[in-house]
Amino acid sequence: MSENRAIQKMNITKFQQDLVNWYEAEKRDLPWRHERDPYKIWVSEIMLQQTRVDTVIPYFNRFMEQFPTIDALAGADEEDVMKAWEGLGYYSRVRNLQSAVKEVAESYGGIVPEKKEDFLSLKGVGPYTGGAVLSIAYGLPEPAVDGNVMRVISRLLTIWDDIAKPSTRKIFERAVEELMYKENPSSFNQALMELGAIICTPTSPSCLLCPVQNHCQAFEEGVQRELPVKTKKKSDKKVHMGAVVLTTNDGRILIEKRPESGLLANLWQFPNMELPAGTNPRRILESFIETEYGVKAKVNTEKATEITHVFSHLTWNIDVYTGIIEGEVEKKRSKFVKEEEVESFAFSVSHQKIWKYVKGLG
DNA sequence: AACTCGGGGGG
DNA sequence: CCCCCAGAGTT
Repeated sequence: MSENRAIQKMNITKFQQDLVNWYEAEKRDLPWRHERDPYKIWVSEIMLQQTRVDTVIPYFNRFMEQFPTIDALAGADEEDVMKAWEGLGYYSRVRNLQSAVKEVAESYGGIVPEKKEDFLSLKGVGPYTGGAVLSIAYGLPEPAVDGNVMRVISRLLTIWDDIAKPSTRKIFERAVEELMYKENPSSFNQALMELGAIICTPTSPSCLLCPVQNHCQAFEEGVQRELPVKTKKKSDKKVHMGAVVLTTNDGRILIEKRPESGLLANLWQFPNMELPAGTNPRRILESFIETEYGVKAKVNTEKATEITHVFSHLTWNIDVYTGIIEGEVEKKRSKFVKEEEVESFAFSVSHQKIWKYVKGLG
């Protein structure tokens, strides 16, 4: 094993000291670093999944004001929780989090379980989040391997395995276990991530400023820019969508709630559908409304605007229309709301864009 | 192992 | 334009 050879020639104690001393001196002042409450550490780690620190900070602060304890989140209205997560993406994270927090309240006496097997059994808690919370909140020597850590360790030990493959994470977990600073696992894990975020960055690492340059095999060989190895995923799909903002004659707006599973689950939106190629958008939207809601609608001839929204795995091109609906028949997952009420519901960003545009027309 | 699931910031 | 970010669940 090449990584073992690289570890063998390392002075692990010196590496730990150089890394943790740098971290303690240079670490960023982040809201969750003021907290010891395992619940708050946990929330921060869920928010930080696939999401940058700068994006998370305002969401974390608002979330902690609104749901400061496990009991507060466990007892909260799901609509309020979704609204607090609006715009942060990967919405299953917050539904799983609330579900897991309820489980902690009911089965663990409101105490975040310290036993690895118990904590990892909770919804939304995977290998990374499990290790992160157990090490940061409870000081346990568990690896917390995220994208930063794989990049840092791949360079430190010149590991050439493809980090895009799920099975590769275990290689890095074993390496981190060998390198673990058992006197302070919290600082050690956070230091690896901090180094990846600040110094050991993806395209142009600042090796000349790196506190562990002397320990880095990639720097010694001059191959730091070739690591980590990561195969790129295939290109995404493009979907042509039509959406319509329908107003009743007394000025109320039709909104609907998305299905409980799948893309943007449980978020609110304006009526919309995929437009098959070569169809007339307003005709198809009118018949869609009539079959879906049992009420006739008149969709304006002119397209109001077009909106492009890029997801990680597909792109929506949305033709946006406005129109009039002749009646208010509410179904299970739809509502007619006043204009000033629209923004109190949690919408996907694409439909926030739609509303912002249409509101500006009036 | 491959696919799904959001959104935004930086080079 | 591209990449990728304090990843997890499902199939």
